[in-house]
Formats: sequence, C-alpha cells, structure tokens
Amino acid sequence: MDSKIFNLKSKLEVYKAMTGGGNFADCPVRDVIQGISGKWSSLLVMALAEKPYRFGELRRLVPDISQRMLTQTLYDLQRDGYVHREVFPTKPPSVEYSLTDLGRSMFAPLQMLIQWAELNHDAVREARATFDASSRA
Amino acid sequence: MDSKIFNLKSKLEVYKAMTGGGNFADCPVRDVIQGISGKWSSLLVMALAEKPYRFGELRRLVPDISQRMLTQTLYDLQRDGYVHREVFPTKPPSVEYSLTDLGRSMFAPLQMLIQWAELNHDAVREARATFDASSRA
DNA sequence: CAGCATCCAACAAGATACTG
DNA sequence: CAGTATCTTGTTGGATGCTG
Repeated sequence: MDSKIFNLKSKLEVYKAMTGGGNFADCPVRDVIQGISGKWSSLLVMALAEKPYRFGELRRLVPDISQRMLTQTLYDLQRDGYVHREVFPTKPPSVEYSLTDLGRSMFAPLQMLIQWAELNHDAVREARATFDASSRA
Repeated sequence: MDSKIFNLKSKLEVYKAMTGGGNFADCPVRDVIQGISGKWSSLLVMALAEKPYRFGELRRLVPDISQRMLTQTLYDLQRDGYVHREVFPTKPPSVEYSLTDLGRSMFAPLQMLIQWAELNHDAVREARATFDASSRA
C-alpha cells in the first residue's frame, strides 16, 4: 500500500480538494466519496475485507439488507472497481464476490473511520442527550 | 489525539463492530457513520477544520448548498457534538461555528478517506469506463 | 445577518413477485 | 442460487417567502 496516502496536507488544501477548487459540479473527491457513502457500501466492503463471499452468504451475513439493495450495491461496487465478481458455471450457478486491490486499499482509511466511530460513539450519544435536554428547556 | 484510534483490529472484528455483533437496529458504528455521511456534513467539517466561520461565510464558501441544508446540517453536527455554535449579541446578530475537540478528532480519520479519494479517483473513473464499455458489449 | 416554515421534486430504499 | 422487474414508500434536498 502506498504510504503517501497518509501524508498530511494542510487543512485548507484538503478542503479545496473536497470542493474541487471551486469546480463543484465535477469534484473528484465528492465523486469518489459518494460511491462509498451509501447505506450498505461500507458494510459490504468490510464484510468482503474478511474474505470472499457468495451472494447468499452475504445475504445471511447482513440479514437486514434487501435482495434488491444487495444486488445493486454489489453492482455499483463492482463498477467502481472495488469488487470483483466471479461466476462459477455450476448448476445452479454460484457467484463469488471479493475485494480488488483498489477495494483493499480503500478499506484501510475506511477502517480508521470505523474505529473512530467505535471509540467515540459514547461521546456522540452523550452529546445528543445533553443537546436534547437543553433544547427542551 | 488518542493513538489507539489507529491500532488495527482484525477485519472480522471491525465487521462485527459495524454490524453491532448482530444487533443491527442499534449499532454504534452505523449510528455514528450515519451522522457524518450526509451530503454536506463532511464538507462542513472540513471547512471548519481550517478555522471558525460564520453562517454567511459558510454559505459563500460552499455556494451550492441551500440555506435550508446549511442550517440543518450545522444543527445536526452541533447536536452530535462535532460543532460549537456561539451567538454574538451584536445588531444584527452574528453566529460563529467552530469544531469541538470531538469534531477535530473525527476530522483526522475523515481526512485519510478524503486523501485516499483524491489519490485514487483516476483509478475509479477508469474502472467505471472499463466496466461500462464491457457492459455495452 | 441568521435563520424558520412551507411546499415540492428527486432519489434511495423496501416489499413482493417472478426467472434462467 | 442468484438474480430481474415492478410497485410503493421514506428520506433528502431544493425553492421560495417571511421574521427577529
């Protein structure tokens, strides 16, 4: 993995990257972030980061996803190059999904965010409770 | 900042954290991620990571956000404890928004993802083009 | 200046039924 | 098994007009 991913830039530079330097319509960072900020995308990437899974296995692994959303999210992830789809011509057919190199490299920074969330969800919940309490006052 | 944020856990453990270990309805990680995965949340956090801004300044800084969404997103960020809102009783009133300590600590992993996106958006665009080309065939 | 209230369009997502 | 197709619903976000 390219270590340059974690070289810090100035905050302003990062912000400019996000806004596309004023070109808001076609901003590369927004474009990429959009693709992984769906309700199920990050979850499926994390599942596949463990090991490859078949369609039905993913369904059982994430019981609250609908078939439609599983199909569509996997399709989008495949289109963006994060996921590889391999069909085995058995009868009935089986399809295996796995992360590509690009998908694995994306998993690294994503994992940082997940871990932050895990460590700080108590603080967030407490902030919400405090905020709501003083709102009612 | 707590360095434990970046201690790697096993991929399976991270996945379990995301799914709430089977308790999908009240999963801490999903809960936190939801709050920052909105269309404007990360963008505003990045803007405020540079320095505090007033309402009107943020509007000019992000010209394609509507007033409604700016108000609402700032409200949500404040409720979750990422943003501090300070009213100066001038006439007319001015309101300054700034990141809290929690907001700043969240900005760090977020920045990693932004930088990954910036470095890899070409690969994603290429993957899309290749995929769409073979889809038409 | 910094909002709030209202209405409306667009899209994301769920439910259900059917197929190679 | 691994999808597709269709319909319906819920949420997000934008436009506009008004206020302390």
